[in-house]
Amino acid sequence: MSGPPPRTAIEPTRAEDYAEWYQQVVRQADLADHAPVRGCMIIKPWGYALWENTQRALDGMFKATGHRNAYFPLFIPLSFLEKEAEHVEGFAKECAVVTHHRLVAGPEGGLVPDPEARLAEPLVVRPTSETIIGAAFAQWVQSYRDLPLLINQWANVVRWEMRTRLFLRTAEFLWQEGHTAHATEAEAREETARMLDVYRTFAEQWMAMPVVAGPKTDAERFPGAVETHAIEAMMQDRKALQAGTSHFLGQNFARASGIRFQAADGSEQYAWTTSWGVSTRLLGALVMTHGDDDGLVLPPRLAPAHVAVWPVLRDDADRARVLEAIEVLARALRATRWADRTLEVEVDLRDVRGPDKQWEWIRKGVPLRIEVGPRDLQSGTVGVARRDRPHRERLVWPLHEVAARVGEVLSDMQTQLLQKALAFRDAYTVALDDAGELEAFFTPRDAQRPEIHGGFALAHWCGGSACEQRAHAFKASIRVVPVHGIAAARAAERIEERGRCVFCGGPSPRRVLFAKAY
RNA sequence: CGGGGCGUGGCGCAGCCUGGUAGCGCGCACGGUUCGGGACCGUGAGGCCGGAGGUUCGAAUCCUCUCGCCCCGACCA
Repeated sequence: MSGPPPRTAIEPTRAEDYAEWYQQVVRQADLADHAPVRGCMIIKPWGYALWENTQRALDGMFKATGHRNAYFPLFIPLSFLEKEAEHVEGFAKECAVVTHHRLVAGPEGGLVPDPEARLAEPLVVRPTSETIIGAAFAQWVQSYRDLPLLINQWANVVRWEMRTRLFLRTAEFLWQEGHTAHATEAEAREETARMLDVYRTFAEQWMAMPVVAGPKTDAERFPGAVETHAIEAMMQDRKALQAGTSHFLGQNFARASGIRFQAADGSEQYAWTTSWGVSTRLLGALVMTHGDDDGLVLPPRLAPAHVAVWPVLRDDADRARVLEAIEVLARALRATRWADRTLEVEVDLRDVRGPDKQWEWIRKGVPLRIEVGPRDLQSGTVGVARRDRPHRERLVWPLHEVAARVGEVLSDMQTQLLQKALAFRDAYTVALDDAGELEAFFTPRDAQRPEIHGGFALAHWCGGSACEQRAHAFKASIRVVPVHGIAAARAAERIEERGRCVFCGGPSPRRVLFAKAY
């Protein structure tokens, strides 16, 4: 056992340079490109198909929980944003603002905004829509009989971020934002929890991505919210990624927007509202949860195509027979249902060498690869390659049984990916009992070129913001006060035990989750 | 927004210090040999050297400004 390490399709590898590996996977899997505009991206068909599948799954879950889609304007009057004090403060620093409605020839050529066409009130390109949807809700809601109001919109938003990364943090991104109004606090809190649970289910069942779900600390709250809940996932560099949020907004936005209703007893009351969202950031999470040194690895339920098939053609004599066999195979696969959908098949007939096709589909993460050549027709069998197995490994199946067998394998892959990600997270989740241990856990050996280190640390915290801040010294923060999803970790049983704050020694009712975060 | 790095054919890079109008590998096109495999040989296409000013007889190379990307930090629903 010696010699050079096997060549990988992605260079550098995760261990060599995780950040660069991520960039390379996004590009080589053909998910997205940088756009000519700073911080913006072009989502390419393979990446956009992932988003469409995400939308389809989530949209179904939103509908199933009683929500309806609507669409609100991209532009928000500046005065709307000013209505909720904390909200303004949270978003003012990163707003794109529209001030003119016409261009004219400039003094030195080109076009400039026409000074005569300045808007009376500047419009903000929505960073989120609480305020403008709140204004609509105020009109829609009169009586308790109008509640609950359960609305979702699929939209783009703009946040002028200082530092951007494809999918993870872009200036413009795609998302869904749910906005609901309720007659009682309890109902709104229930909604907040319900939608967080929808996100958790989606992450686990569709993305095969284990998440920890629970409330954020005050410091990490959405501007204007009473309480923010989130799902957090561990990426392969062991950092936490916030993958979805659900906010209990109390009556803050109802007061700001005047969402009032007459209750059954005749009294006038402010509604209780919530908002919740996930974005194209999920695709970044997908890359960093399952990707390997050969590129993307897609969970079958979200994959734009479940199977890639291509012919091995040696001479013209075989050609017609092989292509015919592929045609038959593809037809059978496309008639097969799996996970509530018919299978998507990419038949790759491009005039490209077999190995090149193979590696392209590996990089793109397609779950199953099948090559069909003359020899297969002779034997009546084909080799089926799983993306989650070494690239030379093959399942050998009778050709006519492929369609009948793929479902089982796809289901197995879906399960295995979740199990593998869960095992990874558990392996790097620890319970720690003093500040020194915590700091050591989050400190790389090589400060110059930090290796992959750290993970999730469950530690006691008194609840004070000063102590919370102490973790910032070694770049960790409290991600979530765990409620759900960490049950499998060896350290899990220690979450609910009482203890002493690792920083000040004050009493702590339970452990919280510390991690470095995206 | 502060510190650092980088922008040269589709991708990865060399050339820049010591100015003289562009080179390598991969990819691409064509021909041939191979052929269940990340092949090989030959021929060829493709670059206003991120952009704008400036210095100079002459700028990818020097100076100024600007745009973008990456890393670290601050910030981040």
